[in-house]
Amino acid sequence: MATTDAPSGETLIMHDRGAADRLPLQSQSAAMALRDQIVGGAFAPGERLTEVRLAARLGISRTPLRSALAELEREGLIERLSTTGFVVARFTAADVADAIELRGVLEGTAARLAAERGIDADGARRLDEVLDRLDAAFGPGPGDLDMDAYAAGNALFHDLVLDLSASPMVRRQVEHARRLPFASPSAFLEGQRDVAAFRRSLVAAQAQHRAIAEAILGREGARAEAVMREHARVARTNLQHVLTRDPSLRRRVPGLALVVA
Amino acid sequence: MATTDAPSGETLIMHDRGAADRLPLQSQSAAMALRDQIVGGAFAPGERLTEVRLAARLGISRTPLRSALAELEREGLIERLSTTGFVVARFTAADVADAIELRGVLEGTAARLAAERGIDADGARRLDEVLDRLDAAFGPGPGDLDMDAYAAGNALFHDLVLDLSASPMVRRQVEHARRLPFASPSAFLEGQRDVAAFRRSLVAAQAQHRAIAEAILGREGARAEAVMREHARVARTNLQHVLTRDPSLRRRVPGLALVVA
DNA sequence: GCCCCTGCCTATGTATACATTTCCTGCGGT
DNA sequence: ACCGCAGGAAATGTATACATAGGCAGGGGC
Repeated sequence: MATTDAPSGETLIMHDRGAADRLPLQSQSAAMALRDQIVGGAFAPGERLTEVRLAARLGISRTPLRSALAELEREGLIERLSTTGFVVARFTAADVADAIELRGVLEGTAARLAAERGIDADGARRLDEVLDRLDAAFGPGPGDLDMDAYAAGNALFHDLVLDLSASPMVRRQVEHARRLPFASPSAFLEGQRDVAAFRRSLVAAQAQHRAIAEAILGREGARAEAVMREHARVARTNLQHVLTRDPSLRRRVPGLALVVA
Repeated sequence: MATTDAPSGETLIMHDRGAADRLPLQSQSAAMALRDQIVGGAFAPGERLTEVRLAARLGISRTPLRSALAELEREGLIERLSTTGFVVARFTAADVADAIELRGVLEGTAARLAAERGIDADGARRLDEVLDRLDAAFGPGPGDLDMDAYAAGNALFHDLVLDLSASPMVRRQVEHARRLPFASPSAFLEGQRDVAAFRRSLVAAQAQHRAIAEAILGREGARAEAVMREHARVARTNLQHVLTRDPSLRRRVPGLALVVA
C-alpha cells in the first residue's frame, strides 16, 4: 500500500546537492550559489574563474570561496589548472552519455548486490511502498501523470536501491557518479514535463522499476543489474532527443549548458 | 616486442597519489605526509584529527592543511563530521571487498567500451607492448618473477585500458574508485612479494590480461567486461588470505591498517 | 543524588595582510 | 618583423589574527 501522506508537488525536482550540506555556512551558500550559476549557464564552458572576482561577486572572502571551489571541483563542475586557478568544465554530448551509462552501471551493481545478498522484510516493505507511491503518480488517462509526485518517488526508488545494497562503498561510488548534474536519475524529468511522449515513456520506466524490484526480491542478480542498466538508457534516449530534436529544452536540463560541440 | 628500456625495480610499487599533484606545494606535501601516516596506521581508525595539532605536527599553517584535509576527504581516508572536524576513516573487511568489486566493475566497463567502440592501430600496438613487457617479467622457472617489473607493467596495463575506453568520464569514475589505497590494482602486489603461491597466481592474472586484450581487439564487449571483473577477484582472494590466514601481511598492504572488526 | 544551566575553553570558520609565482606586456635587439 | 628578455601587474599560496560556535566541566538548584 502506498503511504497516504504522499505529497503532491511539495518540492520541485531537486538535483543532488552533493555532500555540501556539511560544509561551513558561508562556504556552503557560496558553493550553492556558484553551482546554480554554473549549472544555469552563467559562465561559458572553459571560462576562467578568478578567486578575487568570485569572492567579490558572492560577497565573501577568499577563504570560504576556496572551500566552495574545492567542492565544485569534486562535483566535476570546474577543473583546476596546474597552478593557475579554475576553469568551468566543458562536456561533450559523449561525456554526458557516458556519465549516464556509468550511473546505470553503478546503480546496476547496487541492484545486483541487493539481489545476491538478499534484503530483509523491512527492505521488501519499503520497496513495495515506493513502487505503490510511483503507481499512484499515474492517473487514469494515458497522459495523466503527477510529475512532481513521480519525480519524488523516482528519487526515493533510486535511493532505496542504494540502501538495499547495504554497501557504503557502493553508495559512495554511485553518489560520485550522480554528482554531475546531468547524470542524476531525475535530471531529465524537469525538461520532459511538457513533452507528452516523454510522459508516456515513464510508464515503461515504471515497469522497469517493478522488474528491478522483482529481480531483487527473487535474488536474480544478473536480471536486476541488466534491467537497471537498461533503465538508465531512458535518460540517454532523452538526452539524444533534447540535443538533436528539441534544443530549446537544453536550458531546462541541469548542466547541459556546459555541453559544447 | 617489449620496450627495451623496461626498468627493473627502479621504483617500488606506488599507490595512486590521486590528483594531489596539482595542489599547491605546501598543501601537496602536507597531503602526502598525512596520507602516508594515515595509510601507515599512525592514527587509529575513528581517531579525531584537529587542525592545530596536525598543523603543528606537519610544520605548516592551518590554511594549506585544510586543503590537504579536503583532498584526503576526497580520497575517502578521512571523513568530516557535521561541523566538528575530521576523523580517520574506518573500514570493514566487507568495505574493502566492495571497493575492489567496484573497481572491477568500473574497469570492466572501461574494457567493454574499448571493445564496443573499437581501438585504433596505435592502441593495439600499445596493448601488445604492455603485454610483452608483462611477459618479460616472468623468468624461466615457475616461481621466477621480477616483481617490480610486473607491478610496473600491471599499472601500465590497467591504465592503458582506461585510455582505450576513450572516455574522460570513465577515467574519472575509475580513478575515484582506485583512490582508496586498498582498491588500487597493485595494492596487494607488495604484500604478496614473498608469498610463493601468490607469485604463481600472477601467471593466471597475466593470462587474464591477454584474454582482456584479445576481447578488446575482437570487439567482444561482454567478454572484456566479464574477464576484467573476474580479474579484480584476484585481489579479493588475496584480501581474504591476508585477513584470515596471514594477518602479519596486513601492515604491508596499503590502507589495511584502517580496517576494523 | 541527579539534572540542568551557565560559563569558559577549545575547536573550527572567516577575513585580511603578506609572499610568491606566473603570465602578459612592452621594449630592445637581431 | 620577429624573437627574446625583462619588468610589472595580478593572480594564487600562505600565515595569522580575530570571530564564533560548540562541547565539557563545574556548580547550583530541584
